[in-house]
Amino acid sequence: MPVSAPAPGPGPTPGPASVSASVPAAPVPVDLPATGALHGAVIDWFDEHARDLPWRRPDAGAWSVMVSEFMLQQTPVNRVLPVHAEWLERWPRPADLATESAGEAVRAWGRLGYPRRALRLHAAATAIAQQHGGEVPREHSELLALPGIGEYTAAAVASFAYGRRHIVLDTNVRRVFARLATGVEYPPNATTAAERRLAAALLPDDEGTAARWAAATMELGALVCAARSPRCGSCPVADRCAWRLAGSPAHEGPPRRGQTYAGTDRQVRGRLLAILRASRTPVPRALLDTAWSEPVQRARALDGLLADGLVERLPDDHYRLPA
DNA sequence: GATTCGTGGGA
DNA sequence: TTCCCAAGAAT
Repeated sequence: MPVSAPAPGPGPTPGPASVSASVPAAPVPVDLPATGALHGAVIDWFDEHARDLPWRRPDAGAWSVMVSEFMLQQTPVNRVLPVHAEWLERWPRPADLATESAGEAVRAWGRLGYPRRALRLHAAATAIAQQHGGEVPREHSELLALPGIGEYTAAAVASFAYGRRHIVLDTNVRRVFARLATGVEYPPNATTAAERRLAAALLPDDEGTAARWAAATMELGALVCAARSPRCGSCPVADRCAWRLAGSPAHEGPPRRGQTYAGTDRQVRGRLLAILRASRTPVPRALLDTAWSEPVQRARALDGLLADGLVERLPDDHYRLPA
């Protein structure tokens, strides 16, 4: 039997406030059959098939989890692994990173992409050192107040690092729920109130079980319920998947436009920053000019990096990563 | 709510 | 080769 989506109309309010401050008090599922069996099937699968990732090991602290979550924002696991290991060895605690310059964080970020995340992680570490006694906060609201931490990352750190009960809605979980419960191939482009309601309704009541459920549904989305070619033959809940029971209908609506990259400011920024990462000494403007031939776009990209705080301009028209 | 923000690997 | 997209956040 497929998992039923929340039905409109009156009903009991969803779980305690510990779910998340942003879960709307809204119509609630009247009947969610066999959620206990659902939890068990997914969590049992997770116990057997979960990847052995460094930030999941018993000796991994909250800082390791937090660093991994920053790096995993839009970057695949296999590319994060080596950089995460370097960071944890070099900066075992938030206070260690906080003593470094922001530029060192950007340099050590390497080619993970979206280097503003390095800046924000450095700023978050500084805030933790100065305002949280050097300990990664346990509360969702405190995590959310840190730079670079949004709704998802706050819930992920609280859940994975501290075993707290939160809805953890990343792209994997949203896709799993879209198929399993809603019966469509892909979730909406942006997270909706209906998705939060559904996730809250499916969240196990027990705190420890909820944390396992969050990790398990995410792993299921990453390994089995993949975006392109789902491996339904290996799925522990294929027999109750609404999308599959409906005949796996193709996604309706316009295809989400891919982000063309070649020729964009982002590519130019990437080239400029690669030059700056590679140099320990300030770089003359002439060297940066080799990054891109078109002068207007090149100047715009450099201005953007300066505005973002990823680059500093020195008096003699030299440039470097921020001190 | 729509845009912007990197990079690289797999189908 | 081209296209898709990968544990989002900030504006």
